[in-house]
Parts: sequence; structure tokens; C-alpha cells
Amino acid sequence: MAELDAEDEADEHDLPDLPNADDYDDIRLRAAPNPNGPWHLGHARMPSVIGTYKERYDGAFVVRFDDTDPETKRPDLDAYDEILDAIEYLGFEPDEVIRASDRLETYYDHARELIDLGGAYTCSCPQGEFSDMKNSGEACPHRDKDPETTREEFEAMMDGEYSAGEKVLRVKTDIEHKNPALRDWVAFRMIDTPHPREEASEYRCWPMLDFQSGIDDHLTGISHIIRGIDLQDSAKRQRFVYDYFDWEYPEVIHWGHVQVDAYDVSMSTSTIKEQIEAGELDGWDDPRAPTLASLRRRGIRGQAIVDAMVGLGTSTSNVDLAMSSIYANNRDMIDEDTDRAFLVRDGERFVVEGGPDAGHPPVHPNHEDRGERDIPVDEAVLLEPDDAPADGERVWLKGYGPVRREGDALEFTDDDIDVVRDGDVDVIHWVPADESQPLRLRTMDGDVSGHAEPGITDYDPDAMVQFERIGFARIDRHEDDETVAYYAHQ
RNA sequence: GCUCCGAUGGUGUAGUCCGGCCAAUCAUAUUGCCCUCUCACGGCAAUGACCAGGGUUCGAAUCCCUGUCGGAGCACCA
Repeated sequence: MAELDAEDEADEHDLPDLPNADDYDDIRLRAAPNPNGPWHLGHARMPSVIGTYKERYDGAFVVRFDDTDPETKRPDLDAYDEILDAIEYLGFEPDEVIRASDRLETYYDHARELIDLGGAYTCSCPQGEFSDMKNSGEACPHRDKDPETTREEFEAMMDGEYSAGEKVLRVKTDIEHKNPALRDWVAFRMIDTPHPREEASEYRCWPMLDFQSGIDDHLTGISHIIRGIDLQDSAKRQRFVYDYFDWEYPEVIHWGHVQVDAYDVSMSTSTIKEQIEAGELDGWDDPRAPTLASLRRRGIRGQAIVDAMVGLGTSTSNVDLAMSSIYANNRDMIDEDTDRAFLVRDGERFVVEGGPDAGHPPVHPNHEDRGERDIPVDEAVLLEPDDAPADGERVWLKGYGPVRREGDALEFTDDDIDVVRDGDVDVIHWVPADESQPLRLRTMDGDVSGHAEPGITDYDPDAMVQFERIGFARIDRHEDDETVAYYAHQ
């Protein structure tokens, strides 16, 4: 029975089981973002995966803002909430939200304890000199100072009595460790720039990621850490601290980098920020930006992203995410519910002679019960240049009927729909020339101008429509002179 | 230079721990056909992969070795 259940479980989930999950009473996972800007698409992977695990193991989802560098990776005060919004957009609700910059005293307490255990020493070696000694396996002269001296100097660090670069606290690991990356790493350093959060603005002695994160993971009861391969050595470094404190290190999963196709722009917070400042992008939700805010505005459901991210699994090799998989997920979720509409780009005007005064295409081809649209045809229509028939040729205006081009006019013919079924006549979309609604479609490749059928103004902002033969789009707003929509995907 | 890690079709993934059920799963992509008053949805079909070479074995995607390629760390960034 248990075996059967286990097999069913495995079939239902794309992600592998968490390692040694049975050894933990509570499965607790954390996302530890640096709030230095809104999230791009790649950031969605962590909440997608740990949120999925949380649901599967009935665990906890902790968001911990690792905002311990007020200078080089200076936090953006808006980003804290923007990141929480992004997580909500993806469909998850964190069980706990904490900020490292609120917890300095906790890190200090543990540093004191570590010093007393003989596991750390203050060091004033210039960076380069220490690096040289370390790389040749030599201890620096500060390594053997007694804990009392270190305590005094660390207290002075905490009191802000040193400037940046003058003093650090190092964890005493193994100066001859075969992996140079693990030798006596820095736990605390001085930063002159005040933290942007008022609550933390007085602190000058800041922990490095490996110390802060290691302490917090233990204190918050994290059972499984998921992080990138760039942090492969972190666990090894932190284990030295865990050993001093006699703590058990959580399970760790390392995954590779994600690259996303379909974007020309860089998937980097700082690069996007620069492009916005330079005016190359309108903002974080510019349709050309590879950000979650952008996808959201384009009408991509968070779940479509989550499913794609979960599908990537957690392997240590680098992976390429195909946007088409997000689009396929999204299309699958919205197609049945999304009304159809006509949009003609770069419309070419043709007078219509002899036909009825309106066209009535269905609201949704698979659901007759949803009714049909009513699109007036006064005297002329707009067609996309590529669709316009050659002189003498016929085309079927969808929901209206067959016409034959005669010069600049389209003459209604009495052809039966069989001419379409036989493949002789193409079905195309159209809009009335004079009563249509100007519409700007914002796409990844720039804005496209066109005219939509008049009924488009009935849709509230945030509604999705499928512009037939063009693709799905989200109605963003109706302005005085035009409607603005964001293109999602085909 | 030192230390780690990885390699299944265009993309992602299953299988690798415990070798045979794998002439390799599923999804996506592309192409073709069917359906259709959309180039959507749906249906059908096709395309396409175990990095290379040795070894162990009756048998290797799976175990071992070497090589190749790729990634990461050796920061007072996260």
C-alpha cells in the first residue's frame, strides 16, 4: 500500500523527492533574495520550486531578504514589496518573511560565541596580501591571537570604530585545506555606507552571506536549502561554523543557471535597471523586459511560469528555458475562456459594395452559446496588407461573407461557404474602416498600431482577448484616442 | 594554478543510486494530414538523443578508467 502511494506520488510530480525528507519533522524551505531590484524571469524558479515542494510536503515557505550589503548590492527599498508581489503573482504565500538587516544583533551574538570557541579571529591584512598567503597555505599573523583580543577588536568593529577595509572577522577553518575557496573566509566586514533601511542604518559591521545565511538557516529551522551552483562551496564553508556550534547542516540541492531564449536583453537586474534609466525600456513592466512584471502585464498567468519552472527540475547543469513552454502553458489555461476579436494592423481601406451591413463572427468558435459579435460595415473595411486580395481575387471576410476585389473596392459575392471549404478562398479578419477602435499593441518587438473591432472597448482592463490570426493579448487600458493592449503570445 | 560539479533529441525532462522490462518516457518545438468561416483549440502522424574511447559483464544510458566539452568557486558581492 505504501509502495502504491509512493508510486502515485511520483507520477503526479515533476520534481524529484527532496533528499532525506523523512528525516525531518517539518520540511522548511526558504527563498533568500537580495532585494536590489524587482524580479526577472529567472527569479521565478526558486518560489516556483519551493512553493511546489511546500504544497507537496505540507511544509513552510520562508522568504528571507538577504540584504546585508548596503553598498555593492545596495537594497532597493521598493524591491522588498515588489518581490513579495511577484511571489503572490506566482500563486504562493510565504509563511514567514524576515529581513537579515533586522537581525544584526543575532549575528553578532553568534560571532561572539564563535570567537569564544576559538573559531574566529579579527584580521587587518590587506585583501591582496591575505589572498596570497592563503593561496600558498600560510596563516596570517593575526590567526593565532587569543580570543580575548579578538573579542575586543570585534566589539570595536560592531561599534563602528573601523572604516571599510581596515578590519574583518575571519572564520578559522583550515588554512591548508586543499580547496583554497574554503580557507579562513571572511564572516564580517566594515561598510561605511549606511543601510537604506532606517532600522538598520546605524550598523557598520555587516556579516557576509556565508555567515549570515548559515546562521539563519539553522535558526529558522530550514530543512532543505536550494541554491545555485555558484554557491556550491557555501555549504562547505558554512559547515565549519556548524561544526563549531555542533549543529546539523540542512540538506542542500544545487541547481544550474537558467537561460531564457527569446530575449535579446540581458537577464540581469542591474542591466535592466540601466536600460530603464537610459530610456531603452519604459520600465520594469515594459513588454520587452524579461521581468515578471512584464509577463504579468502581458497577461501570462503565474501558474504558466511555475509549471515551466518546475518542469526544469533541479539538476546541477545549466538549462535553457524556452519561452514557448510558458506560452504553451498559458494558452492551455486561457484559450477556452478567452473571447475572440479582430485587430487589423496597418489597415488598408477597401470600400465594400453590395453586402449586408454587419458581420457576426462567434465570440468563441468552440462555444456557440456565448453568442456572436456584431461588427458594422458601413461602407468600407480595413484589411491587413498581406491579406488584401489581388485584383479580381476573392477572400472571405470572417463572420461577414465572400467578396471579390474590383479595383479598390470589394464586391460582395453570393458564393457559398463551400468555396472556403474547398480551399479556394482564404478566410481573413477585418474591421470597419470608420467605426473601429484605434489600438496600440505592445509587443516584445515594439509597439504595433492597428484598429480593433468596436466591441473591444467593452472589455475591462485586464481582460484577455485573442486577436484572431494574431495572438492573445491583455487589454491594458482605454485611452481617449486609443486602446492599449499587451501582446502575450500566439 | 588549486578545488568542485556536470554531460539523454532544437529545448526541458524520465530512466542512472539497486546493469537486463530502454531498438530509451513525457512535454514542448518543427513538419505534414484531419477538423475548422483563425495561423487558436482538438485529433492523427512524422522528425529527433544516451559526449568520445577503452574496460567489467552473457548483457551498460546505467558500473569503472581516460579523454573531450561545458559550468562553478578560490571577493571585505549575493
